[in-house]
Amino acid sequence: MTPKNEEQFKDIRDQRQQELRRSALKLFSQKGYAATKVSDITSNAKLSHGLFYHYFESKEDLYVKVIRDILQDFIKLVAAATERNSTALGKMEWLTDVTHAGSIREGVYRHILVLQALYSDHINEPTKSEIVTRYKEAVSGIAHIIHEGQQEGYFIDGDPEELATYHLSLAHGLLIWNARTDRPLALSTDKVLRQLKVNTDKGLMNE
Amino acid sequence: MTPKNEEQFKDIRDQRQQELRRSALKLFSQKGYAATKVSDITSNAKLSHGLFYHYFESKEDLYVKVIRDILQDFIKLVAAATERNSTALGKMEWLTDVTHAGSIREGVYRHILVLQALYSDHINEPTKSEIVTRYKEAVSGIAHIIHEGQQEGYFIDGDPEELATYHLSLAHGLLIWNARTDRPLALSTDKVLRQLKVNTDKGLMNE
DNA sequence: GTCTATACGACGATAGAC
DNA sequence: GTCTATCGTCGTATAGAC
Repeated sequence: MTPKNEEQFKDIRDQRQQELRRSALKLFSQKGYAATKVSDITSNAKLSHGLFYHYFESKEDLYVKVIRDILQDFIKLVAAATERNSTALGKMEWLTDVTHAGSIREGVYRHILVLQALYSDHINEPTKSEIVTRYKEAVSGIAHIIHEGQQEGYFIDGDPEELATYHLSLAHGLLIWNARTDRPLALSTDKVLRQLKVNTDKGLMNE
Repeated sequence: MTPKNEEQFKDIRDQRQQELRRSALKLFSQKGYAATKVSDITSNAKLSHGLFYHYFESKEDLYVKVIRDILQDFIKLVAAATERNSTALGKMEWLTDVTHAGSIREGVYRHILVLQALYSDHINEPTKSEIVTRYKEAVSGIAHIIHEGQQEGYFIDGDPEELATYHLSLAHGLLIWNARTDRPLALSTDKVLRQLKVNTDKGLMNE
């Protein structure tokens, strides 16, 4: 019971928490909330079933935390793009790149998970509203970059929030479809951003 | 046991089948497969729980049939657009309109349901492949219209299949997002088709 | 902090009466 | 063809030993 030990315990607890969250993110997004058993999560994290409830109140509790994590990460990503030392176009290119980078499927899974959450009946309405609010934060961040780009002359006119929504819709729609087909489209940042740029390259799709 | 009676029985059976399919479509897409109970489906169709198994082998059996129904409907819709007596642009406008028409949420739910099916572990791999194949049929139909539009000079250059995928991704992404937000974007056919048209209206988004 | 064993409820599926 | 009653299983959550 020395301070030293308490600290160690806390470290272990934090580490286990993170492991369970990671496992849950992976499994929820692959199989959906209802189809994922608590024992799936614990076995993936190499813990016993019973121990789960020392770390989370319930399966639903963990679910909501995972959704929040995803959105938090995305908001941070947009913030990182905003703070980059480049033009607005460069920022959008970077953001689009990293969204599609790594294991492509991971991004897809996360996106689907958020959508599922919005339509799930395992989550109460206030929490859903919170999710929508956080998503809108991300949209606003992107809208801000687009606004910059408009002033630089790179991007087409129009309400930045609306353009941001269009951009996200296209990017995510492509992500979802791409992850499923055997021969993915050669998804290029240029093509996704094409809809935003002012017309100088109408033949771009042929590249 | 007269022929007359047999016919009546068949009619009743068909009608119940359809009712159950409709209920299932609604519930699966709103709540997901796992979260939808067989009793939910039957009570929505105003039948008893036990009777369900006179019409379908299992819950999973019905699930696959519902997914097939959705895709079949969509393929028919694309075919109907193709056969319309208008320019390719007119066909795409019509298709986009009807996709977003009616109860908007209905379209969203269907789309999400197909996506969920592709990632579900309640469906075996051959069936998933079949789903992808059917989806590609629809994409090919749209690609055909786009090809027409390119020759008419309405649409930008590029691989039609790829453009069709982009179009669907954007349309569905918007649909999903729009259904959730309280104040939906005034989703206009023009805006969705903007990415396909040759550049003559870069300020369209401001309308 | 970790585990095994178990209580308890929910749901898919079946049986059998009408 | 339709219903109610019931079985069997699975999964969440808890209890209690180490």
